[in-house]
Amino acid sequence: MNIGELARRTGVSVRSLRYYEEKQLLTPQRGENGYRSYDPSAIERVRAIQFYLGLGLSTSEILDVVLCSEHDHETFPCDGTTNQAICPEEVGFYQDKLAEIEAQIASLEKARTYIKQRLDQTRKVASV
Amino acid sequence: MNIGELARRTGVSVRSLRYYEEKQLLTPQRGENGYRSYDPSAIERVRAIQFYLGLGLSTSEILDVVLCSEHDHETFPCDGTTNQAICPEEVGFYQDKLAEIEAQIASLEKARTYIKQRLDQTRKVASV
DNA sequence: TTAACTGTTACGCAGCGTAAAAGTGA
DNA sequence: TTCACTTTTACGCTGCGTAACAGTTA
Repeated sequence: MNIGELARRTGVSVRSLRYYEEKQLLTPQRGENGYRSYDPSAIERVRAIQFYLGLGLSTSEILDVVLCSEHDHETFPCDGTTNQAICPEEVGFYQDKLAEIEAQIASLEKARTYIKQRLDQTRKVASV
Repeated sequence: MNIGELARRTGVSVRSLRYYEEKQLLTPQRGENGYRSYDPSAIERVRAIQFYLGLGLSTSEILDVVLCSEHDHETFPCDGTTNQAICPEEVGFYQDKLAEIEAQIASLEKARTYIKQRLDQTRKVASV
């Protein structure tokens, strides 16, 4: 499978796929012509990458923690539908991530409250 | 007031102050030696910039919408403690921002839920 | 030949951190 | 002189978008 087809089948841009490769999240073979050649498993791999990026993990974190082949337990691929245990080394990491996420939520909720207030203020003024 | 003092008094880095100037959010005078010279009002101006950045506005949005001197109404400086009406032109903008923020919150809440589940799974496995 | 795909290289964005090389002021 | 402060210039980071220029393939 060439890069274009993988892009179509995952909905991820060609640019992103090359970027993931640069970050070593994907390691396609190369044909005689130099074209990247992906095997079908790359599809779920890409979906997993997207999923973890959506969780707020950076590419290097995905590489270090999630792909962690050295831990030798099947955490990857993961599309969010199957939940499985995290290896002990990752527990602290996920706890930190959780704290980060909750801090971000708190910050955004403050912003939301403030903007709502201003919009309300504006409505009052407009109706007077 | 030189840039270093403004940095100390606002808690904002010198680099950030220069960046705000590059983005035209600050326009200090220049001394004979070429040093930037800020008047005291710059302090609250910087605080306001930080506040709006915290709301998720970009520097250009802050310049366009918040500083909007062309609207000729006192929206700046604003530190979040004083609520005042938004001019009509800005209402749509803030509504969009609000929608953005709520989408981000929803996304982060999904991430939070997922991570919590995985941590829970791990606890179960560990206790079995 | 042409059109569609692929390759590499590289600049742009946002909000800075950080370092380099050089002038200024007490 | 030295030390702290200032200046400008510029590269790095993150996850790509978007060319540009060139080879490949149907």
